[in-house]
Amino acid sequence: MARLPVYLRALTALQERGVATVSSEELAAAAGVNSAKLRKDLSHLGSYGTRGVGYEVEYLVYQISRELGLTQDWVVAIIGVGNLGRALAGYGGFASRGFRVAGLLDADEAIVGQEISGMVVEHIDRLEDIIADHGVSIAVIATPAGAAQGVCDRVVAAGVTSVLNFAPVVLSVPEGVDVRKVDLSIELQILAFHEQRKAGGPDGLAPLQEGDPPPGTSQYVETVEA
Amino acid sequence: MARLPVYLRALTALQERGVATVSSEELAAAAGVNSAKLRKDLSHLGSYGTRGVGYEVEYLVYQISRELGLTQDWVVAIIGVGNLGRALAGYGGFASRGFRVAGLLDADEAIVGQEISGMVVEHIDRLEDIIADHGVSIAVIATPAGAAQGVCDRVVAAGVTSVLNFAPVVLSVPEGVDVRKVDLSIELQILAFHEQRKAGGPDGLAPLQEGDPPPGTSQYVETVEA
DNA sequence: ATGTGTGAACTATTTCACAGCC
DNA sequence: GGCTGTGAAATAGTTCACACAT
Repeated sequence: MARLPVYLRALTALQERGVATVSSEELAAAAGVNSAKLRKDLSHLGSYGTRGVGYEVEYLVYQISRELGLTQDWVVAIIGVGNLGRALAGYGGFASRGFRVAGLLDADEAIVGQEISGMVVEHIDRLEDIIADHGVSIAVIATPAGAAQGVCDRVVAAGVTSVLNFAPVVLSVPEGVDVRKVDLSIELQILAFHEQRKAGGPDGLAPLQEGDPPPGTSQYVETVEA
Repeated sequence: MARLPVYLRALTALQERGVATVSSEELAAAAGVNSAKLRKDLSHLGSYGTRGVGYEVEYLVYQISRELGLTQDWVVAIIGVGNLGRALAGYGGFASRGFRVAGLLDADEAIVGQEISGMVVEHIDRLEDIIADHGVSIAVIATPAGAAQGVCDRVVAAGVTSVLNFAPVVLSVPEGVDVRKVDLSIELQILAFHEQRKAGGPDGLAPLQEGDPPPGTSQYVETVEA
């Protein structure tokens, strides 16, 4: 149910505009999905609509929040305080949805001790302490690619079972641990792919030529900073 | 084909380690997918493997890059230079994959003129000029939610047909324009959902109670800063 | 022997279309 | 009359399993 957060966002926007009731058609349009899909999704949570009328916005917001577990607070730690870690630390959308940042951690001595968004950056050595003391249940990894697996192993060993990974690597974790991955450059690559298709007409690429040359060296060298 | 960038990443990592050849099994493991799926995906690009041997890393890197359109340069503009815009401007993974940042733009006079990652922030008024002058084909929107649709309309009017949106809104665009959306808080919400399921046993939530109270006011108020 | 490429089986997801309730 | 909830149909995506090339 990866679409529930999108519905929730659309609903809170309606709520702010003082709308009391929506039809599946309207809400689906706001969320950018098909209305039948929306109804099926919502029907999985229970029968919260009224036939002939629609859904009561307030009530649906509450039910989806409950389903998503947003009626309780989740404690997160952000590991890696580069540009991205800073952006995450200052991101208002976390606090407002019940996500509390318990700590910012980094290995770089020059960054440790700095104050970012009202929090003092801690040394990565304190990782296990912070997880235990604050009851961290979600770790956000925003380190360089090379450090990510090591950090991941440590947070998992310390009992964290949900990881949001911004480093451009596939993390391996034991059974029972959830990892979600956000990769900024992958999103751009997907856009480039579609853009190319448009430019090249309906068929896109030229078909593979027999003598298509394998390049001597690749220009696609990895630079890894999440 | 949203998985091609992941394969490409795994392949370049192998390439750096000097590996000349991979089997579908090995590459699938590195990319975190099933090997049959990987073979099927690759077979869509053409027959680039050798039976009994595997895939030549160098050659496959080239073919996937070509398919994704990474053998040409793409010009991007980043609109909104808050924390996230800064992180994106400094993100090394763009330049290394053929994405060239042509401009950083913001509406805030206090930010305009600042130098970020070697670029001077331009005023949003210059948006159309910059798009035309540099041939921008991808716009990255990292503005607050309220400004996103307006910015989107302007870039589309200026001829951009691919948008990467970090603002927490569903953008509406004309036919033929691609939008991809990255929403940091949605990823966390999905993790929270799974985390809750683990904690609550296989059945997760308590079943809906008859007298389940609709809340008087919602605590889920939108704060919008992408 | 080994490992790709792929038809066929299976599973999941999306959409249709309409009965049933307001 | 209008709109939800949902079986059934259609579509998409995944995995199996093996023929066939090297």
